[in-house]
Amino acid sequence: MPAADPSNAVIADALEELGDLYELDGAIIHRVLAYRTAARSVRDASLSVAALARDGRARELPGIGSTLEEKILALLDSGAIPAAERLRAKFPAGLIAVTRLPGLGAKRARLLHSELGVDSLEKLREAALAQRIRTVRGLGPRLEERVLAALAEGAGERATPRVLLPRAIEIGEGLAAGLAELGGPETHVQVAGSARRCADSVKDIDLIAVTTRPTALAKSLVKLEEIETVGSAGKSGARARTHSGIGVDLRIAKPSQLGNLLQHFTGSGRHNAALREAAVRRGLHVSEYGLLDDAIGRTRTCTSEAELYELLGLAYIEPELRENRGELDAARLDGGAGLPILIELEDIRGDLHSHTIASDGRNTIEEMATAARERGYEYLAITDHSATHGFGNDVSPGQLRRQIELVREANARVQGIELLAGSEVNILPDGSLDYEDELLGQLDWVIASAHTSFGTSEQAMTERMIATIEHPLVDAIGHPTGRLIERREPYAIDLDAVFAAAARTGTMLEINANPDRRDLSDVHARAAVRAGVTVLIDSDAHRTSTLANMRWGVATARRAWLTRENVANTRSWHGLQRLRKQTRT
DNA sequence: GCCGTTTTCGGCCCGACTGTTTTCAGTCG
Repeated sequence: MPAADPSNAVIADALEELGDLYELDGAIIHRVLAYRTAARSVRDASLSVAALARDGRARELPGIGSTLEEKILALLDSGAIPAAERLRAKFPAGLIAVTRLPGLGAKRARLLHSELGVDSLEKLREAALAQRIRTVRGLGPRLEERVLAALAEGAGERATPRVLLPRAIEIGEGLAAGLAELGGPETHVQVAGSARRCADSVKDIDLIAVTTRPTALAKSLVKLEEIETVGSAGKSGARARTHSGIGVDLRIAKPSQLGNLLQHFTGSGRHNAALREAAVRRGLHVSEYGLLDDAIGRTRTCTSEAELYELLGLAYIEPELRENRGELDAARLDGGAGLPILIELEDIRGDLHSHTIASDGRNTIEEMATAARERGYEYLAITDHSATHGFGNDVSPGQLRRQIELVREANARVQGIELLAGSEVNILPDGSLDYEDELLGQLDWVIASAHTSFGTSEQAMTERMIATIEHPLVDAIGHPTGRLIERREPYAIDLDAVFAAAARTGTMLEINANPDRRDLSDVHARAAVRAGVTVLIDSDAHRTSTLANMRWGVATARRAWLTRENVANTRSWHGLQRLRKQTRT
């Protein structure tokens, strides 16, 4: 049996490793960056890059040219890229780990390798302890200290911790409010960075402040109880760390430069780099302090981001879109395709995935209904787990029949919201469901999800999912890739084929708004809609309070460039009917 | 190594910080 094609993640890892190796080898940085750009492009691709490459279409991906196409094909054919094999012989694997330590990069790692024979973190530690690092020209005792401190903290052994978006926003907004209070009435503080872009997870918190007394504000950061340590604090800001180990970067702007600073510290880095490259072609140079115009030899500052984008000939770009995924081209005022009007939380009119005490939820039907009504929803689907869920939370066919009655009764009792009797039905390993069609047919709404057997092959998982999609009574697929952010990769599945099947059959695909999931992801949801799929956003609430998770799903949809029209549950329940699978009757 | 509203060749973003050094390379965001 031929080996399965490598996943996009595997190909991306290989390109990244090759970039690292070339960097160690002293290649010019642009060549190294080309590998990293390509790796990201591969990782983000929603369809199989291996299949694409075999079709001779790899160069359709941004950042992939003829050389990289060749290397990907070599990887597919022989399982390895010859250049990587050659360089691996030259630079031991442990050396790449050395470049990951703070204060060390490719140049210094290479120096340590050639001068001291360092080829691993352990050898590096020995060299630092024996004070041999300082014998290398250009390096000194401070670096030895830094290396030992970083190793003592476990750097290199585990990835730096990232917090999920809700926690990042909670911390960031807490710090911002605390600082605003300390700074007094003329002080405004807001969260920037990846938290403002609503990324899946966040490495550190960026805060942008405007105040009349900058140095005092920076120094006051230490007074906040969340803060453990503050580095040097001055009039431009301060760096700090919370007790939970999250870095905090406070930057203080003059009001006249707020737009420049906010734009710079909202990023992403890739968006900013591409923005500046495009600006240079117009004779403009963007920095966090202003916009240097070659034509007038003067730096212009902007009070708002909108003003900055306009000076660059661009429409305002929402933070969620600033990932260098085509937004700069689309935003061009002279002939860009235009940016979408992004969906907002207020556009959501109902929630089609929620749980009650019938399975693993914490609240009753009525409690969930009341809470949903308070959120302004017109409808709520009660979709408890199905007959094989296990964990003592499964709902037998008999119990589901009873649950349907209970939903109908609650619907009659609770005014101002329509309750729908539904189920989150388990997708069994063969793609069939764990209720009879006769019973499914009595439900108002059926969402099907995989909760078990994730370890099958890509082909098996794809066939399983498509079988479910083709089931006439399945309205939607829940959390379609099974990923858990920072904890579990998506299961192996050909999403391109899944999207095609969903579009063909009119089966909706969910953006599950649970902040641990956000599944489909931004990139996948965008590809799904491009493939003609109708997307819906569900909270998957297990208690009344988590109905509010809808917010994170909308954030993912916005990052996916989705408009209100792209999302089914921005319609009334009646209006949504014509988007449903037509085979259902 | 990629790419094209000056270009198919010659560029390819900007600034701060650090530590080591006498003017700057390397790293970082």
